[in-house]
Amino acid sequence: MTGAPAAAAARTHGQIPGDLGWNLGMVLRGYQSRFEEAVADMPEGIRGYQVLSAVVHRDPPNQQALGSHLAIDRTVLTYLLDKLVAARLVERVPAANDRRARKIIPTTQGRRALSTYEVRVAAAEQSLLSGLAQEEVALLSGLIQRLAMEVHRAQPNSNPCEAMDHLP
Amino acid sequence: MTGAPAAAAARTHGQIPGDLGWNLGMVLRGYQSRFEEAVADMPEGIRGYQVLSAVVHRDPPNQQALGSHLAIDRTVLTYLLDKLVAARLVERVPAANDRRARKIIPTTQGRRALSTYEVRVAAAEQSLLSGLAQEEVALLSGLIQRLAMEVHRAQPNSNPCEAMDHLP
DNA sequence: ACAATATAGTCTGTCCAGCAACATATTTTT
DNA sequence: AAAAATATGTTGCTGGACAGACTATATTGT
Repeated sequence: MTGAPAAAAARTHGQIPGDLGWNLGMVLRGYQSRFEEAVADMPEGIRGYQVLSAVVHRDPPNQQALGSHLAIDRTVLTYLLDKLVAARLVERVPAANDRRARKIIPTTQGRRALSTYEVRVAAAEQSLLSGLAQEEVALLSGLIQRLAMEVHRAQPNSNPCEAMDHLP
Repeated sequence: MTGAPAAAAARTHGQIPGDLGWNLGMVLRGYQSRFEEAVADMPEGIRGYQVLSAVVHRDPPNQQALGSHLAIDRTVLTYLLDKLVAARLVERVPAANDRRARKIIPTTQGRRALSTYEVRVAAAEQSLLSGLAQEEVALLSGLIQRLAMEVHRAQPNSNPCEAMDHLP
């Protein structure tokens, strides 16, 4: 009788409150471990790949937009980019219309490396989702993306949405 | 023409490889921020809640099982439990059949506190999922849970599955 | 009984993300 | 022109996570 009077009321559909977080964390952990070994050769691993990918696919106008898109701290992004520049994957060039800012652009080598890694990353993602049927994967991806978009839009800080609403 | 020859092949259904990770991270971040403010009063915040919840709902036989279920390091779990014990939410008692081990049991106060927080956490979860329709929530929860179970089962280390396959 | 093993806890050191404060150069505002 | 704001980079600090070594205790195998 010490049991769960309010706890039972808190359960939505047989789930324990907090299980969603546990599940999310577990999935993310599984994802990250596969991701990590897929991009193990890459400078700075996952972060390095994400930065390079964002630079190529989103073409952010400056470091700030890049950092807030990936939720990476300014100071972290600095040495992250240092490594990528040292590896000749990206370059820092003065921004066209604002000479305070620097635009990060991929080198040819960087584009090539990204293409290679993308194959591996896609394989890693499929490996994670291999237990799901084709239509379930599409469903899950869609729902997660919708949620992610809402969260992203509701973020009080770090929200340069205007810079990333152009899909190729 | 510098574009994406292999990259296009890597895309499964119009997605950029790595986007799943970005989406997952974004969702988890939104979840955590809501979760955090829901259990702000709790000692050690999210971790504290998770430990207490696991203690009550999963009844792990020892600290190791508890720690590996939550993927919390031994050394971290030690001072985490210290705080919860100090707050009179749980107790360390010698395990019944193995007196090396200590079983973590909730106090009456701990059960009461958990019930209170569970209501808030459930509200936080619903807040995150408020943009989705009822059946979409159920669908998403189910898929994520299936994925989480697979990941959990495939974990090389920290896998005392035998200790947590008893659902009340 | 003895040795080997397992659990829990502590301590130490290391690593990295995150934050704040400051410096520099440049833009925008007044 | 002067002042405020912005973008980046640098430095130093802090907190948390994690790994390794070590102790104490208890269990299991021989």
